[in-house]
Amino acid sequence: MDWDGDAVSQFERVPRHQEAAQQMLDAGTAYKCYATKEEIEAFREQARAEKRPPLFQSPWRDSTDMPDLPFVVRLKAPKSGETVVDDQVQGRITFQNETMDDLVLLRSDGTPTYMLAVVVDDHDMGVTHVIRGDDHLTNAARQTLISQALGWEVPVFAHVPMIHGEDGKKLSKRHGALGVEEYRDMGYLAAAMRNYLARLGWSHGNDEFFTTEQAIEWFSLEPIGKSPARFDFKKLGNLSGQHIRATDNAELLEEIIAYVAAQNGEPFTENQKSVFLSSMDSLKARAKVIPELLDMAYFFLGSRPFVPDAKAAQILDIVSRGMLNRLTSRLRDATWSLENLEAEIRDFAEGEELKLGKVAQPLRAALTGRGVSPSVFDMMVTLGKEETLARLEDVST
RNA sequence: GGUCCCAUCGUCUAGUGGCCUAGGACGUCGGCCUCUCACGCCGAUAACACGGGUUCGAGUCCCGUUGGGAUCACCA
Repeated sequence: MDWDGDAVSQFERVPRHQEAAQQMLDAGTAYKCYATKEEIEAFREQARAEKRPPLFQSPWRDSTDMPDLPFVVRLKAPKSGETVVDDQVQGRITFQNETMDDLVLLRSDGTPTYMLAVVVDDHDMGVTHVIRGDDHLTNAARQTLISQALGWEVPVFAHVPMIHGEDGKKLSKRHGALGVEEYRDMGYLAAAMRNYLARLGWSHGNDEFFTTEQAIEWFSLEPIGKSPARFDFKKLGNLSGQHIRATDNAELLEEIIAYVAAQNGEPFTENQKSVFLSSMDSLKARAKVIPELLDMAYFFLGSRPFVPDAKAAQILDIVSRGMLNRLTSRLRDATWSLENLEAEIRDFAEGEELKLGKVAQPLRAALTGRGVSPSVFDMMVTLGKEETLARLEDVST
């Protein structure tokens, strides 16, 4: 994420917030309230019992008494009329002022509340547009009131819908809400993440796949929808795969290196890096996330002996091993090029009266110890003659 | 519960009164390709929540119902 200017610490601006509160006190748009928490609680209890809205009505609102007691500073909000939030996403939203209470601006210990602090900070920083989740929609009305009490221009608001979990329930710590670093740890490309998230609730016609540059160029508030979207890992995965395929090899290798470093993995040797680069094309098509890329790279990242997994062991039966032995001796004299190896093995299969797959699968199992991998011909070229033959000999015994 | 907001395929969405027999993408299901897994390609599946209006004409406008969501602190 990029931003302009320096980060501002809200905590360090407490004196400025207090100054703003004093300004409102002087202007008569705020007042000192000496009510205790108990009194407020009692008021609310009674209001609830009488089925009135439990909005606290402070008896100190119009009082001129100034007892020597702890107090909070409250906004003297208008009791009638309405407050309009002209939201760029949600439209024109009207709140009746009688439904809003006199919110606390300064706590009894003199510290500012969030509501006051954001208004003052945004104003001082020259913030023109406030774009945030629609859980802040009602806060927009309150902040509008504070801005007006201070005599300041109200910023442009835009409240974008929230994102729900795959089951449609709201996201929470306990329920699927993950920080961006967790998606990074799962190996999704950042560009894919931006693409996917941008597409959630926002659209640019039928464009599904786009770069960050395109997103920046195309973005505007107007096409943002108003209803919450569900998070869909399947689609994220598909998009991530597309981004992996669209990223050039050198750049992708940098992403992989950064990923491995973040996971505290063993750094690659120079040789591994160069093999990675030359194999990248065949790796790319097979992965949606970086760990899958790493997994497919196992045939050159791992080292002998390659103990067969269950699937490979099943493929490498006694018959296959015998066949592999005959193939191995033939390969000793083979010219090591992609075209020639393919021709050589096809010819061998024909001589054995086997379909290519019947030769390629055991070969794959021998070379990688697995049932799934990139193309055997590609791997043989990448591995080179010596290593290939050594791996074949490993399984022949 | 009060206040506010929302509602098109399973999911993300296009759609701004006639171009909609509702389009795209993901998913799913078939098929092709094929040395495995993928990738790629072809095809299929599937939606305007419901009920009233307004209008010559409604997915598009209005009202209601239902269903979702947000918020109601001396938290941020």
